[in-house]
Amino acid sequence: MESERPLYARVSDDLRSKIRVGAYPPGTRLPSRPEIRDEYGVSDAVAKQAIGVIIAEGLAQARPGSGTYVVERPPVRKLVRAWYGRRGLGSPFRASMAEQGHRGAWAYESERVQAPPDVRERLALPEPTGQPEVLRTDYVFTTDDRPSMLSTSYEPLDLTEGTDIVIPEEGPHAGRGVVDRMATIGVVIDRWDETVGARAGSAEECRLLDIPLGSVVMTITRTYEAAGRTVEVAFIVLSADLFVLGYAGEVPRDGAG
Amino acid sequence: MESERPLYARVSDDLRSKIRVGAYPPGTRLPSRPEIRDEYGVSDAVAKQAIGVIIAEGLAQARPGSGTYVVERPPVRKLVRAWYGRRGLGSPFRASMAEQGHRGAWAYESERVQAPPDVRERLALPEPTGQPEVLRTDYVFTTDDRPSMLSTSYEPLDLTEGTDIVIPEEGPHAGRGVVDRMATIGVVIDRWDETVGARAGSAEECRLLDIPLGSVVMTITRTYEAAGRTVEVAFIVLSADLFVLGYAGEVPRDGAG
DNA sequence: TCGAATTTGTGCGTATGTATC
DNA sequence: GGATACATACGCACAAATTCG
Repeated sequence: MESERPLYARVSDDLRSKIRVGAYPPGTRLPSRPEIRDEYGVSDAVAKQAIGVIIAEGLAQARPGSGTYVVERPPVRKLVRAWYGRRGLGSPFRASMAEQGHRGAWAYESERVQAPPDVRERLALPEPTGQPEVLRTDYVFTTDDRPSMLSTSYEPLDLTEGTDIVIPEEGPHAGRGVVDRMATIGVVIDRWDETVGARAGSAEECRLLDIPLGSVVMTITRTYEAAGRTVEVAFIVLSADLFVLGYAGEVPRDGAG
Repeated sequence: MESERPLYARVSDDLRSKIRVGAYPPGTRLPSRPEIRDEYGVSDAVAKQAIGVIIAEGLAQARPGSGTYVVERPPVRKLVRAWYGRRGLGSPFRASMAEQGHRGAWAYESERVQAPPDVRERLALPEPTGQPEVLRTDYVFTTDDRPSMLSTSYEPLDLTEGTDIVIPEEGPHAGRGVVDRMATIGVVIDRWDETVGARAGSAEECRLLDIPLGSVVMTITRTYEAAGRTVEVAFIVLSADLFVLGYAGEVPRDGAG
């Protein structure tokens, strides 16, 4: 004997499939709780629970006093993070956006600070001295005037202090990306490393990104190396609804490595 | 007047903070619904809703007849997807797991099928003939005996039919990864491409991965190319709680590209 | 501008089924 | 078998937000 699927699940299954096939297109209102009660012949609690499942799956959003609406999914944009034989890592966001015909812009705030422990470790900084050792820059990137990506970057001041690139977004080389900027002071970045994760966004992140509470975000921890030394760390957060990340490369020949 | 936080939310807030500070360590049982009723002086419905919030956040899991238990968070594992100057792409899962001292295993099921539209496009297949054109293989990978990753791969039969690698996990080259297997029939894979996204897992995915409903998953769409032709497509799903993905490479010299 | 109707959010009480211990 | 605990389900009530005449 197969166990019967719960009543609320059968209702939510029906709603879900109707959304998928387009019977309830994006932006339209789902049946209200009383309507579901009548249409399916179920109790108010079951109607509520069924809608709750749909909302939890991110297929719809409730607007108190108005109704529950099928979400309008903005088209996903591909953010190319790495590809072979081509120079683009210096500012992937700006390059990718421009390539896809979107207006990319950003706001920033730079500050000299002491490095938090995880940054200290990655940048291989010596024991804390009480003095600021890194320049932290917080970015909010926008695409077509909507916030799309957060980034916090750290650069060691012993490399950049006193040069005209110490503040990434000021001076003659503003907006050119880490790789190009560092090159102007003789620091040749030759390796990159990105660690990609995903989780539910924090309240603060969802607010800054202007996405619903609990939305899924992707996180990227990026480091740049020059001659074996890590010269930049960045913590990047972006909405998983708006972006996918692209990585590509060559498969090494058999003997290599 | 600030609006009062809902009753159930105050209860779930309290439970959450107690979990975070270690008052309820991983593996311990949370108070039962009747206990919550008494301790907080709320109704059964509120107790149930509060626990539901905690479960939905993935902090606890319910075991009917026994109780609701704080989840034991396994440490996050890094899945290295690409790194420079080293051969590892053939079977990233198996290589990564072995390197970190975990037991990796997998179950599979292969079937000759007609290609779905998105696969047809990526593999550049001609118009459908009604005959099976691709071999689909569904994998469930396990790490230390727990399911950790799902993968569905498609390989065009016109390349592999009649060879001893037509079924990836059978024959003399079983378990050796796409790159190595294809090499034995003269197909030299020279490029890879991965598109990474994230979202809430579907009910089916969460069931197969044995993670709470609504857990965040990462998705990877991977393609392998040999001499300009895409010879494999794989759709990979893994729990974002269990894994991060690692990509690394060289920054091209200035003139390149 | 106001108020009535609608809709979601929250909350209470109760009952039955089923899994665990 | 009995006690406990969660899952499902019904019915009801009121508050808050929205909509619309």
